[in-house]
Amino acid sequence: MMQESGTEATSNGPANQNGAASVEGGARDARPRSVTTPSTVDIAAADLIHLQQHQALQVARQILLQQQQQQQQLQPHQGTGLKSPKGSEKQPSLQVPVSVAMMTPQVITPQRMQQILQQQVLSPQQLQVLLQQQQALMLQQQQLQEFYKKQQEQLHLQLLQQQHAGTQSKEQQQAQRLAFQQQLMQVQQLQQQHLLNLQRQGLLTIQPGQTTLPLHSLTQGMIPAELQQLWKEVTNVKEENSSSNNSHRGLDLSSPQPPKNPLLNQHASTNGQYMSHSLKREGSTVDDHHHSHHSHPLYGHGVCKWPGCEAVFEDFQSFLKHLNNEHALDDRSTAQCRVQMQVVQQLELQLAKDKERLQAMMTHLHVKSTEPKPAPQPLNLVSNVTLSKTAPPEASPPLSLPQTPTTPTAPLTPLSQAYSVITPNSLHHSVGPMRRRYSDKYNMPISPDIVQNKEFYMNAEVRPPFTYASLIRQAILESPEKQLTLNEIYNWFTRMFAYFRRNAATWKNAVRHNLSLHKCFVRVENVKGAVWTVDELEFQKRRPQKISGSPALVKNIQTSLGYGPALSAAFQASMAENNIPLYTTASIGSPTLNSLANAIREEMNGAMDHGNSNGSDSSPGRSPLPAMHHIKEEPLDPEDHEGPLSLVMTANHSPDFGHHRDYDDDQGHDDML
DNA sequence: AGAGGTATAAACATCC
DNA sequence: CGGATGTTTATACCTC
Repeated sequence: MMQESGTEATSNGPANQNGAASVEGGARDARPRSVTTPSTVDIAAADLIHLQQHQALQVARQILLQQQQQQQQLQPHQGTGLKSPKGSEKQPSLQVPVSVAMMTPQVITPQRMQQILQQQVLSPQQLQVLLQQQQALMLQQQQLQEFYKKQQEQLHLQLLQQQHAGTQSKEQQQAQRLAFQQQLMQVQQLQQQHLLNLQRQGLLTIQPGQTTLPLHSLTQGMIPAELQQLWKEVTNVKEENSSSNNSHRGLDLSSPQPPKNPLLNQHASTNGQYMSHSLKREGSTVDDHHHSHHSHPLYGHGVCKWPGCEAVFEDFQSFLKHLNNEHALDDRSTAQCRVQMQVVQQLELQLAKDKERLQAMMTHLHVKSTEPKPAPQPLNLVSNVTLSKTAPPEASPPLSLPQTPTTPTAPLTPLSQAYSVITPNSLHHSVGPMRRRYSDKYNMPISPDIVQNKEFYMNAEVRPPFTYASLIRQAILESPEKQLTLNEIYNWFTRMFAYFRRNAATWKNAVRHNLSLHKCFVRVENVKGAVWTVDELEFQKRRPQKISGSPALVKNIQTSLGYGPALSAAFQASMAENNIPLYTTASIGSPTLNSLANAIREEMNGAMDHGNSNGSDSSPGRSPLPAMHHIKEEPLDPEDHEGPLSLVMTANHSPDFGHHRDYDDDQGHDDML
């Protein structure tokens, strides 16, 4: 408890070193969970829309950039102090922030938003500019909405075509699909970010306490229609605002919004009636009589959710009064509203960019598919190669690349899942020690994954999705003599993972703890002291049955392996191109092809398979990372490589890993991602 | 709800 | 004494 509370409290700064990173985008937490179903589209139209969007957004962008800069300035830079070996001394500042960052992906915290708002209010010039943009934005949003829809459809078509296309080789098809999938995911991600943002600002009803769930739901079930609805709502809000109709609930999303998807109202189900909210409200100012739970978008958990306002109210009526009195249509409210629009706009910009990219990709592929991205099989091979290259001299043996011998079944992670997973981590680069959800847990095959994504982990401060036990084992097995001193293990961690170059006190303590706790680690007295070795039998003993037993588990494992990093890498890359500083560039480094491939393959599987519903990772709070927990098993057969992945998996894995599955459990988990 | 796991923290014990 | 190592205990969260 203590730790947690502490960590959360400091949520503000993301990783120390990345002061800038924090700015990133708060959006990242959103994880797109569901893959929407696409249909058809025409590129030409889309292009036109793009141009229009760009023009409209140009001005806005500048403002946004300014905001970002301001935000960055505001953010505390905490130096990373790796040092402090002593647990007692650990610097709270360090750890806390980090952990927080991990947990709260969102870049823009309410507080930050407040700051921004305040700043905005004070700056008349900006307000003017914003006003001018308002109109353009409205149009733009509508266009975007349409465009998005079309894009989705188009993507879908493309995918379908590829699947059935007999002309292309399988590899090519797979590669293309992967690329598309990736792009699709990015687009979805953006959407989610947008939604999340809205939610944060209180534009969408979601109660704070339930944030996590709602988010999921949001992302999950989203379908074009729903998205449209959301967009409309947003648009309406703006319109109302601009028109300055009625003072009081200018921001109210009054547009009719039926409970439609579970996603929007997850809590609708819980609470009861979300739907009633807007319409009713509109009709009668105070008619909450019937619903005890006020479902006002700006009211949640007894707190006013107006940006910058956290007033608490006993009842809904009080809130309404407050809303009318404090947030009437005055300059301040208008300014705040505009700021909000800016936020939305920024997200839209990102979305637009990714959409363009997607289009370019599709266009290109349509014409000719030259170099397929990472071919499925190659992935593993490549990874291996990489390993050998980069790997330290000592490394070597079969161990290094253990793969799941078991079924190569393609991982079925739905896109959404993959996404979710990825986003948080990669984007966040939050490094602190945190406890994430180990969603899938069985990460047994760590080794392969580790190896494959070695470069990525070496450069990116992304927490590796493996348990300490797994990592320790890997370190020891990679050594020439299969034994290492504690210090050597530490060195391996820092050498292999950028993530472990920070918060040494925390993870070193964890390493020691794991060495002592797990029977599989045996301490041997040596000439020069004591060294640690691995008892494979013990290691494998852990929970053998699990994995081997259910195919689902196996799948999970596989999925868990690759994607986190990969996706993140891909994602980061895409984000990097955008102006928006989403992550700390430094950390990102260059993900290896492998990682990308992995990620992609994961994505593909998920997408292709069909996103499963699951979704709710529910990170209760802390972990942004979703869990990919359940990847449901799919009907896919390993052999079936419908998805590129399956091929890959099979190819590689077979060799080393028999054991993995078994033992991994213990490691099981990935802590993170 | 409970069991089995893992991550984090932290208190202690030992040894150098 | 202080730091590095190891052990243990406690707590929180996850997944099944």
